[in-house]
Amino acid sequence: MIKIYNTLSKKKEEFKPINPPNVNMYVCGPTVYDFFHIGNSRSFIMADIIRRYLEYSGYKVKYVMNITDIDDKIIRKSIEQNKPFKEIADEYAGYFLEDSKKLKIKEADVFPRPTEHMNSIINLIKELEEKSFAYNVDGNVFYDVSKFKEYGKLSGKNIEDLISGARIEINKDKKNPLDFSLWKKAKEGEPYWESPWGNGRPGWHVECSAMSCAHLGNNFDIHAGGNDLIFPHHENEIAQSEVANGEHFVNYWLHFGFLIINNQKMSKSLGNFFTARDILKIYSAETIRLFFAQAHYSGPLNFNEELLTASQKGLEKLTNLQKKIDDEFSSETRDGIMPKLDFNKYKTDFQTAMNDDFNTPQAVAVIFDFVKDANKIIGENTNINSEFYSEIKNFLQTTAEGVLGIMDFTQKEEGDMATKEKELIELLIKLRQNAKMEKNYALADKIRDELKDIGIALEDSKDKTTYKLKVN
RNA sequence: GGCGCUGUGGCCAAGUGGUUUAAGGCGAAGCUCUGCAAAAGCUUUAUUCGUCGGUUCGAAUCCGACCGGCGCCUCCA
Repeated sequence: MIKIYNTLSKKKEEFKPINPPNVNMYVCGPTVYDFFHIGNSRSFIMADIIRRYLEYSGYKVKYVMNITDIDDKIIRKSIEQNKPFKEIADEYAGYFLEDSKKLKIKEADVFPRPTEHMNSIINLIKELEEKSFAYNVDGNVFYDVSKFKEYGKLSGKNIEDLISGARIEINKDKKNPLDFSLWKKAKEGEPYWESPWGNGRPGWHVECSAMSCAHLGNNFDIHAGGNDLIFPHHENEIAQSEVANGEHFVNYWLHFGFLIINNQKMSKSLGNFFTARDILKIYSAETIRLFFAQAHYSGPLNFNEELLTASQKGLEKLTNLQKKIDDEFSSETRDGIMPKLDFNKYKTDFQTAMNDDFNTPQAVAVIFDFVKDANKIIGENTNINSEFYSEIKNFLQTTAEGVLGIMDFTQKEEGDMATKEKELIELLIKLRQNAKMEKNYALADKIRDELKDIGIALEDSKDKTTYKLKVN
């Protein structure tokens, strides 16, 4: 039984899908005017892990992530660069998909874009207008927040407090400062779409309402996004969708915590961010994913390179065991003893952890415990049969690789080194072996040192010498 | 000002009433292996959970006060 902390109720609730085994899930995606940063990728990765775990648990997930391809920032960039907005949006949407793939994030079933959903959006606004929840001021259409009695139910705010807090810019067209745009009248030179209110484009919140319902229905299971979207974005989505459709909108709201740098939220406006693209040049997807999985998705998380390096070091424990497994399978199947290891216990522990509001740090701990115990057994026994290794591989493939995405059994250590280079290294290793046998340690050490200088680290073990490519 | 989150070992971070005198990772120390080294593996590493009170047979976990950090209330994952 999976439990999920629901922002709406502020409680952990048992997860009951509307139409099992189907689960409909919507995650707020990027606005494509720039590269996304590593903080954004935390949300995308944690949402991906949640999706994978639901699938692991037997659910059939329909996963939808919007790509916002029209907004103020895209327009601003298109003016700056003197390119059509569509070109900017397509360019960065492309980067987004590329980087997501590099982060081993499973593709969404649908990536809806507002510019392709204008009819749904306009119909939704019309519905709100007919129900008198929207008003038109000279081609700008606003949502009348005072009409929606439940406004604030997600964020725990109430309208009076919000008004008295009033950091909101005064807009003379609005009846109430909290009212928000549904349809924005096009200014001179801006891209526009035709509508009953004249030429313009949709407001930000309305697109998510329209697109999520278009693909997942008026009432669906899970809606996730960053903490900063709770208010006003998700609050407004509820106000729009529930009024327009007359149905309860989303059953479970999940929100992701921020990355903290030097005690501050990582954000575009503060400029204290690293793009996912740049981080990926230094750290593997597995390292980044492990780093995120080591903290619960909902809380804030400190970020700096030392911490990523710590995760990278930790990951080596997993890849070392993986290497042992790969070596085992590269030779013939072997008979031998089948040591005792309670695979089911680890599996159960993993599930228990993940069932509890996707407690990935606990799940990671189970993986590390498992690896430690497996290593111990491998170290203590010489004649282990192949089946044992296959069980180990199977466990890690379903959990560490399949759910968390912190291992990759399809990846080989040598990377894309040419065959000739590999043979050359093997040759040097052989020469060094000979030197060692002749006790010419000076030569043996020289070979090792010089290879190290060019980034190839030799490691002697009992019966053979292996090598590793060192990044730095 | 309103709402919300948060304070656990040198660092990161789970745990939210007894099975925990607190998981896991990094770091550190020791050991094994080794010509040496590296790598790897193993072992050890918090009587203590921001402070002070209270509730309880029992609290990191519940309550109160206080101190500190962060976020949202404006675009933001």
